[in-house]
Amino acid sequence: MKDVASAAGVALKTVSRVVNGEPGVHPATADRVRAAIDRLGYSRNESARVLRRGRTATIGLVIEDVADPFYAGLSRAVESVAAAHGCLLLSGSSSEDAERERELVLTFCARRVDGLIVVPAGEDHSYLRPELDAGTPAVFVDRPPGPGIDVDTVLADNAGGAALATRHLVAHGHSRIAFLGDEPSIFTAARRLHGFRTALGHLYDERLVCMRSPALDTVRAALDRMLALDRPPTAVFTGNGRLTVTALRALAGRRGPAVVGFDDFELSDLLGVTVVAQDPARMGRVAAELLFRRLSGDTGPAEHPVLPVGLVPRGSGELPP
Amino acid sequence: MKDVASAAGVALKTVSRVVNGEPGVHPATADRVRAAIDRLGYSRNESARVLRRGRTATIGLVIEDVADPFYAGLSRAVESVAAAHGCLLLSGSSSEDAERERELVLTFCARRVDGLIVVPAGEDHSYLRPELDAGTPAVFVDRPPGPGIDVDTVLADNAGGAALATRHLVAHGHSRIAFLGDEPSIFTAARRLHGFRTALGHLYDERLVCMRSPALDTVRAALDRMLALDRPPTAVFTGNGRLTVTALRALAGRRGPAVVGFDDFELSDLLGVTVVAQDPARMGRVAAELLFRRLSGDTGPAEHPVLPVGLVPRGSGELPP
DNA sequence: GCAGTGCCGGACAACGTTGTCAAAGCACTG
DNA sequence: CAGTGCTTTGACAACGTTGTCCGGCACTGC
Repeated sequence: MKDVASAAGVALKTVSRVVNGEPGVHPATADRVRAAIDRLGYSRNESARVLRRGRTATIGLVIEDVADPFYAGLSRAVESVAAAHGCLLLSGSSSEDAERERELVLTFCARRVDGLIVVPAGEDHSYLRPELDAGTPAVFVDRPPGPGIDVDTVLADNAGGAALATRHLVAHGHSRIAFLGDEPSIFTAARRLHGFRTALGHLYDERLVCMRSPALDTVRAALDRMLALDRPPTAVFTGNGRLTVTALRALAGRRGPAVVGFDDFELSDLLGVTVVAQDPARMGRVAAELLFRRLSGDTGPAEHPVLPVGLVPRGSGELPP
Repeated sequence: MKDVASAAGVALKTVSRVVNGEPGVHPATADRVRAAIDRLGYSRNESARVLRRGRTATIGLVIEDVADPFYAGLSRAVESVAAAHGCLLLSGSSSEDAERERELVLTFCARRVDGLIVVPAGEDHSYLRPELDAGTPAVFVDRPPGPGIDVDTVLADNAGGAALATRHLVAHGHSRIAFLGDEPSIFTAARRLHGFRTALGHLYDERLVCMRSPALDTVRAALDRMLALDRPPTAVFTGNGRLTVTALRALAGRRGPAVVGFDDFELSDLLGVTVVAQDPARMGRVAAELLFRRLSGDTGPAEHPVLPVGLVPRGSGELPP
């Protein structure tokens, strides 16, 4: 900038004014400055600007894994909203590791992101307290923060969705329904199990429940075990997209129970699988918009919108006549 | 930092030393400083540090769309390598828009990212010249840069893969094979068409080729048109993952040609679709590692690794006897 | 007790920008 | 032609850190 200033024969501040489109610069002077900028290939140093102004025009996004279609869709929506506000996105995957989540969040904070959107992996977010107190807004998505942290959250109606699917199965004549969920420590997994259990009532059977992270081996073993029971399940409700896909794979090529899943997935329509669909893009959009409202000064009490989910019947839950 | 210094009763610089783990601080002093840091909830302002040191420990990634599984996988790999080098990732989706690509890249540069990984959407990258000259290394992935820009590139063997699939189909008795590709302006689409055409030789028929971006309507229309020909295709080779999925959807429920696709996709195994698989994670990893080699001082000539692709036969290309 | 040696702590400048404030230039009025 | 008000420009400090350099202090060996 100094070089541009001397090249154009003006003061530093005048260059700054031109670069920022501030009023009060004579058009001829501005042209001279712009010419010098082009000639020297100058571009403003954003780090210095950030240091001076205090706003980074960057938000931090911590998700579980970008490669998971659900979080990829969510990411994309957050990015779009951020772009519309002239913000960039620093993002990182926690891999369901609380320590990594904490590290990412704190690194983002050290870089003075303007705000945070977090899909938490851990249960304790007290490490966020100083940052929140310092005025960095955060929005939790898909899962709530640990106790004592009262921030905005955007959740889906997990229990309701699970109940919806369960009732659908029952209505179609199923009475032995298995549930495959992720680790019970994961909020969504627990909520969905809860919805399943509640909707199933007296039909609920502990032996038809398996809560483990989605690996083909474990899913296959669980299904084998359940199918070997006296009264095997006629339907399986899977607690997230990955489990649905894994279960379908485990059951491929054999006559097994019908599969109904939480989360929609690519080609579910072709495979005719009934699902409870949530809208990851909407979740990301709602969270990002909430964050930007906070950034523009909204200091109301924490909000906790719950997004609806919808049953998409595709036949897989219907018992053959 | 100033507050911490006065709280601990030491000079600013001493705090800096403690924070950076520099030697030459008495352990007792260091403890006092650390206590003050904890008490005040201080965290280093990374922007100021960047301004002073010149390195941001951030790399910029421009892809086409995070929500596309191919780029999501690539992103994840880049992120892993970056994390291993203590770097964060600024990422953005260009949506196949050259102007947006340019904007993202230049914004990243203004923020002084240490390096760039770009899946280019445009054809002209002369805007990158000043940045490259200024010493910001860039690696192009999946598609090469426009003319005159000689940087590292990591590409897949697009033509070879397409030829592989085509020969597979021919070997299984197909002589009327259609090709559905993305816009011909997209490098990979053009290369794959080229491989297809070359491998097909005299069997190539212009009427069985459609190069359009993957929308269900256009794909359906193209297929309908082809299937209405005198000698309709017995197989369709789709030029990328999205087109494969779209074609499968367009053909769902009717007796149509066999579908073989470029790019693997979730559940391709269950659907029994033969594909030419590339490894997005590997592509991302190779690109990121190349970038970090540049960042650690490797100034050798630009490298252009070409990653192999592999045919995964799953039956969909075989003519019924 | 004194010079020499090492270690530790601190003052200061610099990174590149922007906000504040004051001054200079100019046209216009009375 | 002085006075007024507006526009345009510039000098300076500050943002929070780190690199450089220097001074003070304790410790050693005589």
